[in-house]
Amino acid sequence: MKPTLRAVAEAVGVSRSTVSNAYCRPDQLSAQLRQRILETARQMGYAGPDPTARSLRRGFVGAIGVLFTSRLSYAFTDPFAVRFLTGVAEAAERHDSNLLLIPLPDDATGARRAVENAAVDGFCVYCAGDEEGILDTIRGRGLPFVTTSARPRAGDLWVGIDERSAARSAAAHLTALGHRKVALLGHDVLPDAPAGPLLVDDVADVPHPTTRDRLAGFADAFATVGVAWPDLTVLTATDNTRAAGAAAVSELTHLPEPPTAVLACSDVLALGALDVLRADGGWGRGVSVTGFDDIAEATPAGLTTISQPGEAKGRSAATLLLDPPVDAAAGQILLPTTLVVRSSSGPVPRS
Amino acid sequence: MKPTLRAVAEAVGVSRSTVSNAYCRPDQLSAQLRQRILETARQMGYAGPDPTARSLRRGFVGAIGVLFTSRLSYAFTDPFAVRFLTGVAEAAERHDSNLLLIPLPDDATGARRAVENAAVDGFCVYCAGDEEGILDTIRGRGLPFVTTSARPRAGDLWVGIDERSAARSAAAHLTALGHRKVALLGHDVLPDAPAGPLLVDDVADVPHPTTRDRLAGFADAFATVGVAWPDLTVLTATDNTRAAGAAAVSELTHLPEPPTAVLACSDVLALGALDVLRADGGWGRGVSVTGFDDIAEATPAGLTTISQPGEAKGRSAATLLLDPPVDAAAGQILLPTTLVVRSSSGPVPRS
DNA sequence: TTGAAAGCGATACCAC
DNA sequence: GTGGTATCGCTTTCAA
Repeated sequence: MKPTLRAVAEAVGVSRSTVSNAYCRPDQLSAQLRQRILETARQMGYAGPDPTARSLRRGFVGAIGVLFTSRLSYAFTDPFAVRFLTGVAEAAERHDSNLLLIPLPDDATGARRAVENAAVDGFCVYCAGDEEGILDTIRGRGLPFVTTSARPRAGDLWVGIDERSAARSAAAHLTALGHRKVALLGHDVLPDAPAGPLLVDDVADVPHPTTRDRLAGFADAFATVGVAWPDLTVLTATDNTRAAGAAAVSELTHLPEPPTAVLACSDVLALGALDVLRADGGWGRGVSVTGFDDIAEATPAGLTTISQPGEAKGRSAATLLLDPPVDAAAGQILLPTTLVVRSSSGPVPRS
Repeated sequence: MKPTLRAVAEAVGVSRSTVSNAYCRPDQLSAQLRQRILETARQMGYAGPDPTARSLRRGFVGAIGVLFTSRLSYAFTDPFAVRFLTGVAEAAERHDSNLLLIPLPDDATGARRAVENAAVDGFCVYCAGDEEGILDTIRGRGLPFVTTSARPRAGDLWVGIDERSAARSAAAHLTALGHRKVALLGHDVLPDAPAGPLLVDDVADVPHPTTRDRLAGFADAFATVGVAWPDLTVLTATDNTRAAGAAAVSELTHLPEPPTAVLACSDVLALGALDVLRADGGWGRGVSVTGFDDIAEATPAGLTTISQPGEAKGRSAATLLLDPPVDAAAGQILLPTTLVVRSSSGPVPRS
């Protein structure tokens, strides 16, 4: 049985408060008595106040929760998520806060339970599927939170980018190069759809908010050159992974009239697309590809993409949470993005 | 003020136990009463039992802590650490446990406090500097832990590789290719040393256990061809980062008789070395480089390296912690490594 | 300076 | 099936 603070108090012959003070309020007792207490505690094998009990009493935990959709192990698979996490970690450290990584089960009930059971002081919601349901659960707990993906309600803490206009700029780059017949590639485009080409009547039908915004941005640019939504091929990948991107794009070869460019909703998917297209000696070679995020691998791969500040996003999110601005307007941070043109995009090949 | 379980009990007109049962022991009351309780709770805005209070009472938290040396944000910078973490996350998920990431401050006192204040059920110690001090603190708390780097005490949970013989195999590969004058590259080789060539009298002086073992393994192989320890150039990098590796290696150019090969203690450092050497048109081109870990970037870079199963390491570590084997012998898992030869290593250039 | 007492919010055993 | 009661381990006024 581990000794408790109480046991130490009895051993030394002082009250519990005094022992407590010895640990967290050294100025409340004589250095001498404090020494005696600490010494006895050590001899008894008392490791200091129990963190859980302390949290209960003090009313805060000293940790913030980062909520991830789908399996947590995926989080580390996506380099952009890792960058985001790096930023969060950095800010958390500065505020002496730990990071609790919380994977959200796919089912709504499981997700709610995960949120309800997490011992944290606040949540950082990274790309949640059922964002609204989750936010409601968090609100129910009365804890602060910051979101990154969905459009926030007024008053909510938020940090993000203008997904739609960023996507638009990537697409505009391609329309300027003459591309008209293109494929859009995202994951979770429609629930339960098999990988490959998809019929999507309306962008608004796409449930995942980030994917929806990016697809809408792509469509915006093509609309201005007369290519309307239904004429765009939409590909869906089963996951946001390189392999899934490759798998989805390989379906294109079956098409009678393959596109001249692929616009992906993430770099990971785009790199998967490049894997397939570059392996294809003929047709694939000429196809332009654009990504989104500008992860480290994008540079050596020569991937044209949208660059967004991943670490800063994470850092801002955690800072917002741990050190909330008094001014509500300062609670929503819009980060800049830039189009980075590399070798993966070029003019439509003459054939 | 958030409503408590007690308030709900009063509102419904039942005892606290009954409300508690409604949440965690549905079979202990009529479905009807349970419904009534849950409904009232929802109306009152009660989000369910407080996780902290529950943990205190139940005696366990539902989270394991992963301890990292130095700044937590570094953890995500090292691809091998990310792989390890992925494995840990995977196993934790399977056991319905969350992951608390804990950065260890550099000072011993801060590190101890971090360990003492973490609300977790056990620790996974990833590459700690003052490993022994930290393990003692953990033992003081009476919590289980698993280590990955240092040689474990009998009875301790451990998962790792044979660092020394793995390093030996990389070095043997180079001696077979005729290399005799080489540089060893590690980080934290000697405390407070500036980046660059270093005088190390004895491998045993290197404080960081993993670095020490790997350097010793390198030395082993060279000893068998008559190159004794003091004739090996030892380079130290300030961090385990690509940039630091590059910085350390660039010091080599100043040497009167530059080495024909660089043996790095990690892939990250090795890639940094390659950055410098490949940029150098003349001498650098012919220098062989080997790494350690076999991270994803090693493949495209053509880096010869030691491959170790990162995800499996993490997975085993977490599993050991969450589902301890009854048999003590099963508590120490030795993982296999292999030498992967790629283009970064070759015969000594004739000059 | 020190100590007594009142919780923090919940759970679990054991009678009823 | 339901409720009383003790307790988890600590912090924090407030009075002595």
